[in-house]
Amino acid sequence: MSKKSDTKYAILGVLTTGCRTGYAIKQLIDRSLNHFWKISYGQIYPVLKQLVDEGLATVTDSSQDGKPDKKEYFLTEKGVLELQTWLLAPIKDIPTEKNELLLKLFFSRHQTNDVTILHLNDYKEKLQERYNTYLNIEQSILLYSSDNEDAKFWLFTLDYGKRIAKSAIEWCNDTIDQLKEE
Amino acid sequence: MSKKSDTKYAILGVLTTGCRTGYAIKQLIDRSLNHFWKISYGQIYPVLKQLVDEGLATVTDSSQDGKPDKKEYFLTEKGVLELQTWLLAPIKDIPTEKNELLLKLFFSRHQTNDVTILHLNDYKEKLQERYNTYLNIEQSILLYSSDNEDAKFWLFTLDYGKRIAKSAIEWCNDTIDQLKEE
DNA sequence: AGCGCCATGTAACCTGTTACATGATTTC
DNA sequence: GAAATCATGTAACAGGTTACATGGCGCT
Repeated sequence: MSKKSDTKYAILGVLTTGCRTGYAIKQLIDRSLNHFWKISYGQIYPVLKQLVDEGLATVTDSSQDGKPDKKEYFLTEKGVLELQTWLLAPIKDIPTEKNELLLKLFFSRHQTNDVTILHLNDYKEKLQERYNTYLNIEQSILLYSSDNEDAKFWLFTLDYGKRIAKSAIEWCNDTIDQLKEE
Repeated sequence: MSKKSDTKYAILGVLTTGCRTGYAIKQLIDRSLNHFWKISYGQIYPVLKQLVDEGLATVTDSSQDGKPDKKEYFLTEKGVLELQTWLLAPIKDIPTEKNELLLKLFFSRHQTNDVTILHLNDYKEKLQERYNTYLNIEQSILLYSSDNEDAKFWLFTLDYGKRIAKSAIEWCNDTIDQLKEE
């Protein structure tokens, strides 16, 4: 089993949601998968080309309708099959995120508690922002896409994000309290 | 502000804990920082060389005491200062982990619920394993290092790991329940 | 004799980011 | 006419992993 990246499958999946152009793919991922997946144009365009080469997608080059150049991609049957094969495959290891805050905290005896508390507050604020973003995405899915077959699963991933963020915020509060007690 | 990696500071920090060799650094990171930091020899040895070049550490090449070649690294004053400067600097953005399970879940309308539930169970088991690992590390810190000045901060990072894992396990259970209701 | 652990190191490779180049259309 | 948005693409770079090469010590 090769250790290939899942970026290809992320794009394959997004192509089933109605996104057709590289630009639209980037937008959807930034807006809806942002809490567990990131991507750059430097990856998207080469992968799209590769998908066509492998017969997983077709492309229509439409520079006709007065608008700027635009390439629209469509999954082939083989492409859908490839996506389903990947969905069936067992997940590899759970990811280990590199966390700068925890790294600093680990070595914080070399720093005053004041500074450590500042970092924790900073982190907490960022988590709260993220939490609010999740709430906003959740609302827009419930308002505009509740009829969408995908919606249920999108809400599951959002729920994950919300819960993790909430726990992390609580941990920040408790850790700050413990540092202040001294 | 450059977007340099924090790997250098991870190593700088570990050198304050009594680890002296590249091998020992790898071991400590694998055993104690594993839930938020990973590293390979391919990074460690070049960085150690770089630290000496920058005057942040000194090295003693001890092939004398019957044992195999061994290089021991010691932080210089400049090295400690560099670590403290980094500890003082505000944290950059919170990390976004790439999560294969969530990616699959996001596109799971193309798959049967049975398979999705299998993946969620698989993930849950991995999280439980990880949780138990945290408990073991916690016990060994409490038993052998509770007098260590670092211990307090190490336990904070473990607490973070435990809480996140616990929330994620609960989310798995709830999501599985919702999928089974149908 | 073989295995596991201690110990160092590098080269090839993969993945992904950033910066840059280009240009049309829409909105203010 | 300026700015934002839509749209495609690449080259250079940074970061990190993997596989490989090397070798001694201690135990069974």
